Amino acid sequence: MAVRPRLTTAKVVDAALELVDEHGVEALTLSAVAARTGVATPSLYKHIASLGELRGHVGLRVMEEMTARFTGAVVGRAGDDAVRALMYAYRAYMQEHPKRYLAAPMDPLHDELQREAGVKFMELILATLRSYGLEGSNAIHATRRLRVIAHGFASIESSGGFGLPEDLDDTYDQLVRMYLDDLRGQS
Amino acid sequence: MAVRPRLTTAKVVDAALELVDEHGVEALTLSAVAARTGVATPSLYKHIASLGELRGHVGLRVMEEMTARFTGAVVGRAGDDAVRALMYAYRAYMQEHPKRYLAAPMDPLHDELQREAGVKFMELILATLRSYGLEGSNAIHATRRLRVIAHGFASIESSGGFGLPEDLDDTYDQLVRMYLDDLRGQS
DNA sequence: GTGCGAGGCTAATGGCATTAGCTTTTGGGC
DNA sequence: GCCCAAAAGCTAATGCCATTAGCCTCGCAC
Repeated sequence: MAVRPRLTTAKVVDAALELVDEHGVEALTLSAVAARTGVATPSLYKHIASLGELRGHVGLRVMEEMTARFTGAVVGRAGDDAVRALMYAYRAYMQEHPKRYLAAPMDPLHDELQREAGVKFMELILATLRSYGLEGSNAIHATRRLRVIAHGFASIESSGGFGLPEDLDDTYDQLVRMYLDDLRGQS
Repeated sequence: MAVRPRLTTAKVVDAALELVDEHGVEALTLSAVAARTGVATPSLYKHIASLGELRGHVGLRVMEEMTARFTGAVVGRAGDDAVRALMYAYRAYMQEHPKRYLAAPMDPLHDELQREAGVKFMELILATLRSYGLEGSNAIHATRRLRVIAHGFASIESSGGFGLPEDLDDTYDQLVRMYLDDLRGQS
């Protein structure tokens, strides 16, 4: 057996995610991670290459976590039912981890480390839309529209950007309905 | 007359915006601003209270700039025409200043400095939707839906988040059409 | 039991924001 | 034209952070 390390990359990322959840992405600092894992700051470099790489790992985790949760929400459903499940699961994830959500990478396809997870995420949305029988580019545009709505809403809500008292559930319901009406080709 | 300073808060913010445009928000650093304005770093504190406050000023500028541009795009128009003008102006602003766009505050209403500009921005959207005769909360929800779409798309595009080759103009056209169809269908 | 490599440590460097306290400049009052 | 108060600049110092270099140690493989 190999030497059992007290610390592993996975544990470092765990600590990083806790910090992000508690104090936001801007508080993700190597010295804070070191303090939390009970190690001196430079020791972290045995498990990660840099702060930037750690951020990449954190983003990857968030993306994988979202894909897993949304997959669970969507399986066994089709059509509007599946789309609704996906979109409400998206918002629910953001509400459970508002700060963590903001650590999700916006452009996973351009990052070597995150690319695979990004593709899986996209394929999940594409699969969710399968029963609408969209062809080629139309399917891509439909996934983009969904992402724009889900991410647009989530990023504003998680930043506390909706300043007025009107019910956010209502706004999101309207957005989901709008997206579905559009998908069905209503006008 | 008061003493004429070589530097003013406005000039400091100008330099900060240039830095943001060139290298992104994360490159907005007091020493970089000092270098650009030809001054020692601590001298900046005669014009701003802290890096955080400077970020606030930058966000305020962006918000004011957007409101001014969008106002120009919308005046003299009504109904779908006005909404289209607003939404296309929104994307055009982001395309001209992709990095600067990301410095726009997500929650201006919660910031003392930015509150007034945030209210004006919101009132512009409300005014743009005036001719649809939306009442009370319905008007708020409609502005939120518009913001979700415009900001969702802009934030993803400005981050290079659309990884596939499909035409982004098409996607945005579809989103605008979807929003308008939904607006008309309401009542 | 020895050796070696993984994983920990301390020390040092350099960038950054921020504060304290000094100096210089400038425009208005005389 | 001269003086001065305050505005606006400066240098020095502090403390936090990431990162690098180089050393120590311990446990498994042999």
